[in-house]
Amino acid sequence: MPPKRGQQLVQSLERGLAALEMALDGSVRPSHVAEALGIDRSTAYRLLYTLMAKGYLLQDERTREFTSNPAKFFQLYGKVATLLDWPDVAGDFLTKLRDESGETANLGVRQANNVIYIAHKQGQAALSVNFGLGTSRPLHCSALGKALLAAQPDAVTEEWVASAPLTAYTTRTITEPSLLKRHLGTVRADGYAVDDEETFAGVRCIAAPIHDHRRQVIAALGISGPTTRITQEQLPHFAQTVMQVAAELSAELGAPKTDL
Amino acid sequence: MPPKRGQQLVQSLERGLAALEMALDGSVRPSHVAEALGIDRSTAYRLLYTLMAKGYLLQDERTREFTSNPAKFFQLYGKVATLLDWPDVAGDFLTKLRDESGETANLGVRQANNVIYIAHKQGQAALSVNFGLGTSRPLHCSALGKALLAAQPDAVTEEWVASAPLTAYTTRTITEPSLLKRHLGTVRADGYAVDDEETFAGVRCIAAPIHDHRRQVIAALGISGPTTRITQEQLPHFAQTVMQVAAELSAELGAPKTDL
DNA sequence: CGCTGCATGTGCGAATTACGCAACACCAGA
DNA sequence: TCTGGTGTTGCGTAATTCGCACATGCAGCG
Repeated sequence: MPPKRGQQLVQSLERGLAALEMALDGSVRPSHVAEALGIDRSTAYRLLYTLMAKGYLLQDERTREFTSNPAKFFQLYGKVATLLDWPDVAGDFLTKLRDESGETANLGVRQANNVIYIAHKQGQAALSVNFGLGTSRPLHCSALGKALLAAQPDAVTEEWVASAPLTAYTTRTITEPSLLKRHLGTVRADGYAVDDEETFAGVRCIAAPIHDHRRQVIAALGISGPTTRITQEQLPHFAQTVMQVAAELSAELGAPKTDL
Repeated sequence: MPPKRGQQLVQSLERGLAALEMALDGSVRPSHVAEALGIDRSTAYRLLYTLMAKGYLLQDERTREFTSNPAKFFQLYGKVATLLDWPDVAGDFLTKLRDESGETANLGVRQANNVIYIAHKQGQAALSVNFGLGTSRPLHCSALGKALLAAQPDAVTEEWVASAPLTAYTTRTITEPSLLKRHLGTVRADGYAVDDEETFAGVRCIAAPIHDHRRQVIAALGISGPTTRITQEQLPHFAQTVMQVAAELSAELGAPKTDL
């Protein structure tokens, strides 16, 4: 193994980013950040002040609290979104999937140990699932996440399963590494993943991977709905629909055809 | 150079954020960042590496280039957006404004010397204006920007007008501080702002401020269209529509009623 | 094929930079 | 008024970061 790569993290930048992310979860004050990061109040203040000077945070004149500056983040996101405008590219496919299934259609990508919902079309039924855009769910208990996990090489999956925190969210969440590994094997064989009330009781999700022109899995597409409509009997039928639309989206992105 | 004591800014964090923003405009390499920021390549590399370790950037395995990680920024934006979901809150009003005017409706907030477009509904005519979401325009030559500027106290406006760079984009852009100051006075008196081909030739925009429950101006709402449809004669009529919908949106946000 | 030019990535010593301490101003509540 | 807490700033120190130098890899070319 070549010499260790990555012992060269810049501490101030690390701490600054940590402070920034704290501020995104709500307003923060220097004393809070200092305690959370184990640093001095003055250091925390200077980090927050720098973030404010650069436009990432705002400071309330009266309470002195630092809060995130939504406009800045919209600007940042606007820049990266133009590079690959998922909502635009996938919008028609999400709509089609929603209309054919009658349920909320989601598109997500992986970010560390989570899947991030980057586009969706909400179902029109009175009772339909609504994940907020930009929110995240753990990989191991969401259909999108499992579809993404199953696409990896075996060795990577094995290592991840062994080291990831498999938190339980419902009684059905798979928390046993060996079980999850076998489960992901069947996901790969089937071509689709199911979240059977593993994140929220009463909600089933089905997802399939999206490939790009190099056959890399770059996202996952799926539907979410109440167990009363996505029943065990109809699950294979829904899965066919999901895989069909996923294949069409992959094709739109230039993926080579694969046999189902 | 002797150590600067006057600055409260954390240099490493400043540089790191600068490197991050460079990466948002396209893929960057250490040598590129080093040259732009006037620092050593190794320093630039460590900043980029730290940003990658924290999930903000990705590095291409082959080309070694650093690029932004869209998923991360979607996640960050998702967190701040939930605080006040503009597209959701304003969506209906934008649609109404678009339908009543027939032109593209925009919603923007201030970010430093720019206005950021955070929501819009594009007009359905064959020729209609399309500002990308998340893009920015200077305050002094956009209708949204002038509506935001005019809402400030006189002293703040005066200082800003004197110090801001009033870049000309067309021959009609107001670049003279004293003229702009007087112009903003009429904007405040009228209750709406007009961009009369000051940013793009052939495009007129009309905007009005949005107030929150504390009567603070937090955003601006407006329309943009070709001068062939938004004519000088019809301008007051369009302005009435814009102000009407802006007042409705303000009311939705809990603003106290004001007489037009 | 070796040479050259240019890039990324890393070890290391010097010293700039950021850190923590301490102090001050301010506020809220007792 | 006093007390405990917070935000904010000055300052000396030492830890952190920086830039230099070098190893390594790659692409073009004579």
